[in-house]
Amino acid sequence: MSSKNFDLNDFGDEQPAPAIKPGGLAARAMGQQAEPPYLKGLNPEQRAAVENTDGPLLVLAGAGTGKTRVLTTRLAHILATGKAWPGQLLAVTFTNKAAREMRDRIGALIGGAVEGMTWLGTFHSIGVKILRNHAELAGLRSGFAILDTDDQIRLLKQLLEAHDVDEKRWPARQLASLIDGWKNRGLTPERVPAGEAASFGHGGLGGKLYAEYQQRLKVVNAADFGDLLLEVLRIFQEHPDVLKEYQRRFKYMLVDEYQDTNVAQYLWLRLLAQGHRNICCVGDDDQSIYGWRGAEVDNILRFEKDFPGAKVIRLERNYRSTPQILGAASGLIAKNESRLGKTLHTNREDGETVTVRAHWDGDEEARVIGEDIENFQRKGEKLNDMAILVRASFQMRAFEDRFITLGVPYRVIGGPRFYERAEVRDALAYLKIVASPDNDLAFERIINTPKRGIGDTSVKRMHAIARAQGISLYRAAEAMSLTDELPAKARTALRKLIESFNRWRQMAMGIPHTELAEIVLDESGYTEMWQNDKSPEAQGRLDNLKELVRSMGDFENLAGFLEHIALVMDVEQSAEEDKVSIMTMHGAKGLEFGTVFLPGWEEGLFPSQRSLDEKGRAGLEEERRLAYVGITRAKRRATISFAQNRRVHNLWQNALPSRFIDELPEMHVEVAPMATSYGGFGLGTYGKSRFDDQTKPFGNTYSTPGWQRAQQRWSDGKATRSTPRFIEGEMVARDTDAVKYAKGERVFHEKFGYGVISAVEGNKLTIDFDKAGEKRVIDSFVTRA
DNA sequence: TACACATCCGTTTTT
DNA sequence: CGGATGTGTA
Repeated sequence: MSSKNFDLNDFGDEQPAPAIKPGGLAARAMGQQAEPPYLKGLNPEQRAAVENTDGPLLVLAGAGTGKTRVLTTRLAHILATGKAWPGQLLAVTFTNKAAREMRDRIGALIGGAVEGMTWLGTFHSIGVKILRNHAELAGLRSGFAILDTDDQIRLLKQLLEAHDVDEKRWPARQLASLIDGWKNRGLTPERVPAGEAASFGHGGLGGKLYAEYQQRLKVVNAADFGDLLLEVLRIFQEHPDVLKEYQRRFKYMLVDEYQDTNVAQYLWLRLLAQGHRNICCVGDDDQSIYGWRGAEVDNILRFEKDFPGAKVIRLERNYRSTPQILGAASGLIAKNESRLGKTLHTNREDGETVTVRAHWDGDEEARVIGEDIENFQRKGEKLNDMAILVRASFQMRAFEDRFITLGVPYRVIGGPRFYERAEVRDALAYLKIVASPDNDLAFERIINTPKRGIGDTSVKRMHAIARAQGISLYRAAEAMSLTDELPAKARTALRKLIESFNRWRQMAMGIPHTELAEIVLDESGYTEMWQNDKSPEAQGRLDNLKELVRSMGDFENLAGFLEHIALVMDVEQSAEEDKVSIMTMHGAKGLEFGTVFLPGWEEGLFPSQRSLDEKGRAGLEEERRLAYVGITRAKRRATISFAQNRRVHNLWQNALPSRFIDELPEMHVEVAPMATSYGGFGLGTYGKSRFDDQTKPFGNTYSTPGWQRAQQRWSDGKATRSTPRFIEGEMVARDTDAVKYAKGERVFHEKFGYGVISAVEGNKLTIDFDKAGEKRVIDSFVTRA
């Protein structure tokens, strides 16, 4: 334990802590009257959740009820009253982002003492920490590698190949999710029910492959994400002495997003909580939206049975949304049967009703939302405070396209993640081998990247040697680079590679790790490979490599950096510029925006057909919770919309409005007329129509001749896109002093790649892209090629 | 080995 | 349609 803990123990006597009045703390600890300042402003329920520190406690925190505040204040309170030192608190979150936020906020409350909170983190980061301390009990050595999903799949592919399993019929991905599922449920290979073990490949290999996979992991000294929980759980179960040690250590436990815990996590917590029994779980059964990846809502529904004598506190005062938004969301979620039941209320009285809007098709939906956004922006609202929340990521494109045309800055949250990009993973593989040569998966990844003439056959031979002699692939390669088992070309290349690694490893001692990274990327020919690549992404990849090296600078050494990225696959996005957010409803959990758009509420899309097919009523309820999460993200304004026609896989489909729309309580909802129908438009929510000069020759019923004609044409698949003419005068003037482009110039666009300008109108360019075809974009989105 | 062509498939996602 | 992945050919 660090000396920080002792500092904290002292505080209250003489050393003032930054945010908390030491006198108050001391007084509190001694049971006197003075009120610690951090309790100010909490409502009675919140306060109870903070002050009920001992014994099991479940806090049911509805959306927008100040959950994070309660969580952080509670931890601060435990520390401030001297009940525990920072190192004796276990605080678990699901995401790194949540962990970071909690750490920051506690830091703001109690100052430097957070430094001592070594056990605040995600389930996985805490799992690694424990597993590194007891690796040998799990058949690993302490420097074990952590595999990400990609590595996992590659390992499984090798196994499948060895068993002659047809990867077409039985994809490695599917096996991976099967195994993940078992791990989520806390099942080691021996414990997988026989019926399920027989569920994969010819002759029911599932269980067998799982067992072999686990063995392989030990051989290559690696753990996958599931193991970070499962192996720790196994250690706890099989080594009571170790379990006791942690039970003693963790005097107070706090779990965020309890509704998202899976069985393994639940068992893990329950074992630990048998020590001091001071476990506080915070969650909201109505926001459980991760059932499809193993979360068990049951954990939260069963809490009082699992922890006899548990207190339950409900936080039902909402500080986020208007009564209308809250009413709409509550009315909807009330249709769910399996829930603990909460009634959110607010003291606010102002607010617009939730708008429901019908659109002719998806393009119109995107167009109208784009216009709304421009209008709000003109009124002075920040784009950062607006979001479009979709059910599935393919829906994002329509909005991106539209915003590119309009020149509305946007950010997509949940795209391909930084550390998952191929070039970043390649670069990391090089560095990992410098740090630990025996990382077979990393070595295999780059042995022929860039191409150096070491083909599959050579690699297979190395594998054979490695296996036969029980050594790592790298060692086998090292040996073979000196014999004549390989063709001359491959052997020379291999020798050169091995020599390079030896050289780099020598250097690693003497130079900063960022410099080492640059040298490795340079000398390995990896950077050059991308420099010679002429695809539109190449430049971006080179930029990513630069960014990677830069981000390494934030860490003291290579090992620290590698450990960090193994667990944190994402890199934080800057929120500096003012941009509209486009993300999935899943990705939006825990966030809030002034204005929220919820497009695509159509049967089959939302609720998603697949959810319904696979999970039936439970699936529907989870979708409904997702809808609830979506609506409750909004502070002041929520607009739900659906399109009557949608192009799915390039086929036009006639869509029905989502059943969730019917379930919204009428009193909180206003149905806006179709923007394109005759009459009545413009009276919806915000002022005058912007579409006077373009209407469609049919109303919003399903039976007009126009509708039927249009439908007929669309089903024939030769419909013209219903994109309206752009209304010049309404364009927001932007980038007036931007660089001017001329017809015929070759330009680069970060989304569409390279293209040639075919027309210029003011700041709007029409560009014929090599890959993406013809698009209209604003010139500021483009650079000269 | 590299590129062209074919084929398949189309939720949600964290660690 | 479009991307990801795989097969086939030069």
